[in-house]
Amino acid sequence: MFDIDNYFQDFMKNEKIFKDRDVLRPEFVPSNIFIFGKPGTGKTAVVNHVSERLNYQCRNSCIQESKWIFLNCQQVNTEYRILARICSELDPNDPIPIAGWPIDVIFDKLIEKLDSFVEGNCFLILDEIDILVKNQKNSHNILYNLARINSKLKKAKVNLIGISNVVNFKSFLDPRVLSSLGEEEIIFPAYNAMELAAILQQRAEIAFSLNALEEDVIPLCAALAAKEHGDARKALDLLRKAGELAERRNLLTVSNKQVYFAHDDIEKDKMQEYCEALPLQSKTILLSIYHMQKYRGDRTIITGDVYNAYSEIATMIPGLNKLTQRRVSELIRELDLSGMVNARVKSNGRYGRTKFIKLNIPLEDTSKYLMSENRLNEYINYRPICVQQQTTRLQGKKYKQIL
DNA sequence: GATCCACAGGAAATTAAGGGTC
DNA sequence: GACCCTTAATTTCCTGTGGATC
Repeated sequence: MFDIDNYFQDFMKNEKIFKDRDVLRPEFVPSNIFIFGKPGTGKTAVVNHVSERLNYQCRNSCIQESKWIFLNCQQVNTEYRILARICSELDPNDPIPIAGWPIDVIFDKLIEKLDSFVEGNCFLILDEIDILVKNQKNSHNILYNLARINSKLKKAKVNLIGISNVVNFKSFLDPRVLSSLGEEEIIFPAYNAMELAAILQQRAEIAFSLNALEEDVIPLCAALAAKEHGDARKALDLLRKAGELAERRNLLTVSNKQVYFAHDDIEKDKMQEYCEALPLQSKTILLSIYHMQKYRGDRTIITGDVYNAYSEIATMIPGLNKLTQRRVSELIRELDLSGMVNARVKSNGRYGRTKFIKLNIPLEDTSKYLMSENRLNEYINYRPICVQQQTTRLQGKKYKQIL
């Protein structure tokens, strides 16, 4: 098995092929790395572990420790915030305000702080870097500038480590960024059932009492997780949830039955959690789809129908501005991506091209989730006027009902 | 084959909010 | 206080789509 501590020690002892490999690079930069892999395959955990062990070995060998800065691009997701956060991590006594400064001023400040506070290498870990690239038009600027920042530094050296859940993430990158950033790449494959079982076994020995798990519980959790996603975090969640269910029912052992119950519960919990966290506008759109499906049964629901119902309800809710159809269409797409609704674009000939929408979760569950929003409570049983019409469109011309 | 419908969805513009400098 | 910065949400404008109908 690979031992990271031995690797570092051997590396320090052995005769080296390179005297100074940096000389062969433009601007003498250390390698930047991309790490790819599906969620829960241990990418972030490995980087954390390597950072700890590397600094431990540096301390033992009396070598200057490296500075490691971890940023999750889901939370720190703009050019300004990334630069500001790095500056604040380097010098907590002189934080950059959360807004107000021009980008170039913060970038100059960052260079100054890197040279003042970092003696050797500084590793910048951009976790979920794909989110930054997808959401920010000018994300290429910051990646390009960070990748080439070494040319402006006098003392410090910056190494970028990008971590992404999207394997084809590089295809979204500007070629200039790619050539500066994508020097080395490591791919983490999804765990298979045997690997997941080994991880679960290791954790279960610590988490559960002796003989608390029936023999086939861990293989079943591992098999379900491997079949669906290969995500170790989710496999551990499944095992924990199964244990909690057994505990709640005062059982002495966890059996397969609890694993299957836990599996169903996790799916429901996920939907409920997502629904409760939605902004009021999205909840109102979901409520409109709920009404259309409840009162129209199997008849097709299209964007125009949902917008009519939404418009009716939105004007009744105090403090809620009515959005445009363009925005509502976008929010329907987000609900589709979340799995709460199914919205497929289809052409209906001379009746136009639109989204055909239906709820992906049972009506009673949708109603339960929406009831948690006080401002929508009184509209759960409301019947929008537009659902009583036999025409698809109410505004402008009328057309026959799409079947 | 041309026309038509009801949007889809990309891109740019606008607005509001939070903060800075001078 | 005027003016500058950024971000996020939303609107406006526009072109594209694709299959039924003419």
